[in-house]
Amino acid sequence: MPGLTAVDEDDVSSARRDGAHAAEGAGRHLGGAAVVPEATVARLPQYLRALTALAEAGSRTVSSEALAEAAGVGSAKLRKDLSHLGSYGTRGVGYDVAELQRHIADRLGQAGSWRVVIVGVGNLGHALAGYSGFASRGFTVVGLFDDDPAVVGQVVVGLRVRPLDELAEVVGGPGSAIAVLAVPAQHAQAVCDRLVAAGTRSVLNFAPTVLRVPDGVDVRKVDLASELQILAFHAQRRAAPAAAAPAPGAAAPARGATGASAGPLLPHALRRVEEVV
Amino acid sequence: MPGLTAVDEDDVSSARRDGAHAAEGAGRHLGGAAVVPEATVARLPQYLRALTALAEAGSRTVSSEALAEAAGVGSAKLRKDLSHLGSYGTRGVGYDVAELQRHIADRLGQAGSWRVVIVGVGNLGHALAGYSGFASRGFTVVGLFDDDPAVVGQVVVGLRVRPLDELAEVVGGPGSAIAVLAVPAQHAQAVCDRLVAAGTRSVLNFAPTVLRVPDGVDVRKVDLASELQILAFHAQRRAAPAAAAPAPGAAAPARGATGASAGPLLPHALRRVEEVV
DNA sequence: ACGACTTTGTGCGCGCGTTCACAAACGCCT
DNA sequence: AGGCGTTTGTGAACGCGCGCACAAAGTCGT
Repeated sequence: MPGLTAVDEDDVSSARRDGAHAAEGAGRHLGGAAVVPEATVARLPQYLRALTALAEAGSRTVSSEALAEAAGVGSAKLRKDLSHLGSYGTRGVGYDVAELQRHIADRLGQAGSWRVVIVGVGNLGHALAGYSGFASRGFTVVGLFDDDPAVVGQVVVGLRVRPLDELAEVVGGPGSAIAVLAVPAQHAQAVCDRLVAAGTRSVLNFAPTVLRVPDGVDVRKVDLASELQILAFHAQRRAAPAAAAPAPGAAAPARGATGASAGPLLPHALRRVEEVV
Repeated sequence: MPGLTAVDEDDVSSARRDGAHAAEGAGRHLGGAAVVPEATVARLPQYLRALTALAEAGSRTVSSEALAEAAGVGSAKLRKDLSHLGSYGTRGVGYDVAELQRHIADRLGQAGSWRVVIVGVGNLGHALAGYSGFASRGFTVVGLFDDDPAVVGQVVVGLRVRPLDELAEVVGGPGSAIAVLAVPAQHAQAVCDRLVAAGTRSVLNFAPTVLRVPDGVDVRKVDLASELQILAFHAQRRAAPAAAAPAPGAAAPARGATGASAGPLLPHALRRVEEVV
């Protein structure tokens, strides 16, 4: 496995990888498809992406070997994953690209475009609002929210930034939207509470904090700094095979003869500390 | 476990959850601390954050129970994790906050500030460059790179955006920097190859693509759209307990009587498709 | 100084996920 | 039509990580 990429690790996890999903009901097997392991669910998006690429390339069918190669996993793992969704392959031939693509997309709820609200519009939230990858995967940003008077009312990607009081108008109702949390860590829990109170059942949290939510609410965490720290751990491990705690690898000297960037690094004054996430 | 947050997922990945770390040498146990499980490594940043918060709150010592509560994990898991780093606790008392904080920080290489380069400065890359969470965790952005003539030369957070040709000047050398990949998916592999050629050993990839790297290079992936898709999977599962594939929950109608945002949703024209990541 | 209480560190069992290996199923060629 | 090669689907073994429960170890009170 060395030398290859993988899902979060997360692992994910890692991460995965360490999902906290409610593990709902037991394991009925009605219809044919039943409980899908969390680890498998985490890989479905990758399979779907690989299938989309194959479809655009003109492939009609794929073998598990080829699809696994494209998705960066082992073929056995892929077959077992797909077997949890049902038997959509033909022995001796492989999988029908379009059919499998449709089935996975259905499972991921990509059929009906999901509504997404972004809470916290500053730096990261702003970037996420303009992220084209969301729209191309069936997600529609229908609301931007923030309580900072400096950004409320501002139009970002065609949407007016609204105060958090108006959350219920968009989030509430039957088809509750998925919420993306991109607020400072200190306010993350409070804002999350308001989201849940407004009816949100799915939250993607970018704030480096542990969120407490009632049962039935699904939270996934994306921690940018942690990812870097995990990389740093392995990098340090590579650099220091023997000694206890020497120089990690980039102490103070040798910052490269760049020239232009030799000036002030990271002028913090531009943004208040911990402003966004 | 329902109703609680978790890593990554890690996930979890990761996630993972599902790290692709080279698993290097076997498991020597020199000095006292040996091989640290990947799942444990993924949690160290969370522990460190909790410890920092406790230190600022004035706590001198913490019990595993209290620290676990703050980090959102079980106390037994936390104790076992810490035991992999060595015995830094006192029975009957708990852990010395400052001491444990220092030890974990050392393990994560936070002692010497790590150099980070961001490749791909548009939308997301721009936001990451200004992300204050990096600096506060010991990471210093020392270079911004892009090959788009429209952004090269531009000054973003005090750093001039430079062409990819100058990568080796910053990345190369002994203390190789960590690279953050925020380029369009089509170019991710090519840019990654150039990074590796320049000496990069650690890459944080935001592009939704499988990266092939030689052994010894560590890659972690952050896939924003996938996270949303995983949430969508569970949300759909909640909404459709019986039927095969009905309406996921937000088909076409009822988009909420927002008013201001009823206009054009996500004006793609603002940015070319798949522009950033 | 000694006993009782508190908390760490860990040995053990369990369940999930991954991998191997193979039988069943399908197309194709003769 | 029938055999042959190919590929899926899955049973079983393996390994990792998690949680329980307890002994070791230290502190505090008397």
